[in-house]
Amino acid sequence: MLDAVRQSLSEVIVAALGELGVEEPKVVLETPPRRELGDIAWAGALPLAKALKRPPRAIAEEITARIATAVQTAPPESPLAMLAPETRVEGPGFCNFRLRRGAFLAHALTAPATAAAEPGKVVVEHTNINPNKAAHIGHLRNAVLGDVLVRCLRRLGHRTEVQNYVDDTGVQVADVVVGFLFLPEEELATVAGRVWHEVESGHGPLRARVLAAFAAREKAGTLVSDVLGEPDFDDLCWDLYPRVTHRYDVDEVFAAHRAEVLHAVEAGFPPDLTLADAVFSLLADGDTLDSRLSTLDRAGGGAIARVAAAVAEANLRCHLITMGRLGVAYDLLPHESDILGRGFWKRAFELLRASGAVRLEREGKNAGCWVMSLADSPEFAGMEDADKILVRSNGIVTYTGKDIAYQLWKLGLLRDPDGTPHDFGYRPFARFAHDGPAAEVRYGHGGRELERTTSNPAERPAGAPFGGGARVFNVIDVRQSYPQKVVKEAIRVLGYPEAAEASIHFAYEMVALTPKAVRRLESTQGLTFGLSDEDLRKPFIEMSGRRGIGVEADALLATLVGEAGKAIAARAGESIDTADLALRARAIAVGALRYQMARQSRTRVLAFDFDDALAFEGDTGPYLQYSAVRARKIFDKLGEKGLAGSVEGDTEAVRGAELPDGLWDLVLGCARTREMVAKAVASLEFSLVASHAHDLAQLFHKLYHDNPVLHAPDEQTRSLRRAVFRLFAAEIGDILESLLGIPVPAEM
RNA sequence: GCGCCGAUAGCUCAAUUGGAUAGAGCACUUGACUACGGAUCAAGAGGUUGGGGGUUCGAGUCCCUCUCGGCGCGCCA
Repeated sequence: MLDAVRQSLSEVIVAALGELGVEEPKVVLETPPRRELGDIAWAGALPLAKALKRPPRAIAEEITARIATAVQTAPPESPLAMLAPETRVEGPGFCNFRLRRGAFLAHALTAPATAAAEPGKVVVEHTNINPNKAAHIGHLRNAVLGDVLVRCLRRLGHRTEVQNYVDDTGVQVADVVVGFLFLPEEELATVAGRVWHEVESGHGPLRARVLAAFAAREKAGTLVSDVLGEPDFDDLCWDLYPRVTHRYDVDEVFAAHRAEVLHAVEAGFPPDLTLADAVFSLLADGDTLDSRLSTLDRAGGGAIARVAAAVAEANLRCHLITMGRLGVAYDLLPHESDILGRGFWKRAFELLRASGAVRLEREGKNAGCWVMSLADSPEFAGMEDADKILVRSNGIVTYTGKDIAYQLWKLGLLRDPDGTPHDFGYRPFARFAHDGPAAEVRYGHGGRELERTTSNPAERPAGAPFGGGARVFNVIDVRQSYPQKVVKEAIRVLGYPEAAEASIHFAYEMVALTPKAVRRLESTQGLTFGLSDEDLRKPFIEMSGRRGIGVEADALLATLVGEAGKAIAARAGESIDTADLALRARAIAVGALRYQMARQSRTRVLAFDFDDALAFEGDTGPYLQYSAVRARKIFDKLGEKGLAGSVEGDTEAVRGAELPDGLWDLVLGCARTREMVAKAVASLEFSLVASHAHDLAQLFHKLYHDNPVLHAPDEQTRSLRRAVFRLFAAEIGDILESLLGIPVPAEM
């Protein structure tokens, strides 16, 4: 309704300005800084003063007079009828308008939350965690921002598809495979034994025990645990990976395995090869693994690639569970192996060559490479070397090259010569349940299906086609800006300037650790990261998977759940049901975490600190959740006393009433949600939605103390307060659960 | 060197994209539950928006410049 009033009002102002001789007037309506000034403001008279050669106040007076007439003569069904007849000119020439409070509230109580469907699909790619170790808090920022973007887009009526890209054939997965196959087996067994206890009690050589446990658990489906705090495969890799990279630095022979494994991974494996068979072939004949590996590899058995696929899939499933705990769901898992296997790059390369966007360098430092020239683009002006290599001199495509192919597909522009879309095959990856907008996403059962890509286009389950977005958002941290620009430029030079503009890099700053947080990690985990005094004097310290410096997402969530549980128990006093407590603790932990990620501007480095993250009071998720719980409690109590009233009754009671300023502030605030969501999407600043929610909660908490409903002095006052809080309860619940993904617990 | 980002209260962050008196939280001081639940509220104190120029009716916001900090600028992904 607020939007409709503003729309009508701006039309009237446009018409009035036209009569004053202003050509193509642009009217921007604002909200006055203080409520006593009014509800809607127009500051446009000020900049017109010079052009019209009149004092701004005189212009404003004339405009308001015309508006007053329009309001008075507006038919009752017109949005203009929501405006109060008096308008004021204040300050140097601000026009301030007021709404008819009772009528506006009555309308807000009964208006359905409609969102007209917008044309064109939007594709959002986020999360994209390398499937070689557990998710850390930096990935949480990515997933939460991406997820909130998706929720806001859907609220605005956009059909939105969520993709989580899986780099399953890269060096980082290969590094973990190197760890399993070549790390000294005592070290490997120590790491693996912490998670796979059967390794400690088994028989035979240690490496064989570890690999056997891997295969047995993969077959049994026990690599991944959905119990928070129980270590599983991604935790094992979190330990293993830094040991591998460290060993690369000190052991040349060991380091040579990296390229061997990567080659083997790229060669792929036969689809019917089981992990157990792969492991068996790697360990067969009692030979030592190291001497057999190159032989096996040359034979093309695919055993190593099979192990890599198992590593990637198990980590991916861990990541899905981690994000599922926060209520983050996906539609599709595009795999890098399928981008290659399905020949995406081959086709994209043909298109790039045909359009002349790439050329083969004959000489110079890039001799033998296929490069894309960026020299003609102003975006890259001033660069010393404005060429980007897409195909290396050894014939292997770079990551950026693959990304161009993938982006073309996302935009629906990757087509075969006959014009048909060059598409993936698809296969179900997991079933999942998502019971409520902020509920935990649970895998393994449920009514929804998550798909993954395959290399076989004949595999095609029923359902909506993927890709082909009219707009594509890539949620990737700001350090990837340069390759993202290259991808965008490639789309442009291929002859799709509109699609290039519709390719949006949602860049956000990285998550780092405060030195205090790093020291706490070292002391609680008994580790030493070997940071210098100089490092520890910095404002923040970058996380590093290679060095093992980071906070695991699950570990943080587990700590939060534990702290929230303690807080609940302390408040509840006597014993409460443990299942109930777990549910509430989860809601509060997720609320605290998601709000912390959403409330900060995306352009600032998030220096993670445990004390900040574990705060439950003040400007935090739980503060917002408490406001929602409190509001609902009012209606519980009213219900017990038979005073709950009804929407219809309250609507009639408030229609002609005058609301005091405080209550009115809350009503108007609730009405501004859609405006804030639209601004957030336009600027990709979801701190706007977070702070909007905070503003509403704060207003409510203030009003709560002075506006008792149950003990209201009279029936009219009660229905007025009840109506306002009814509106708030619905609004805050919706903002928290549907837009921010923050669950509202039954009790706190 | 070139490019991008940041610098706002002691600390962590906002500021509706150029609007009216720069706001929250934490910490600090004081006060409020026989109450619709105190994860709350009321009050106090805390600011030359990094420095300096400029643009205009108006600048934390735009332009120039300087300082400090961070991140990019791979035949890595």
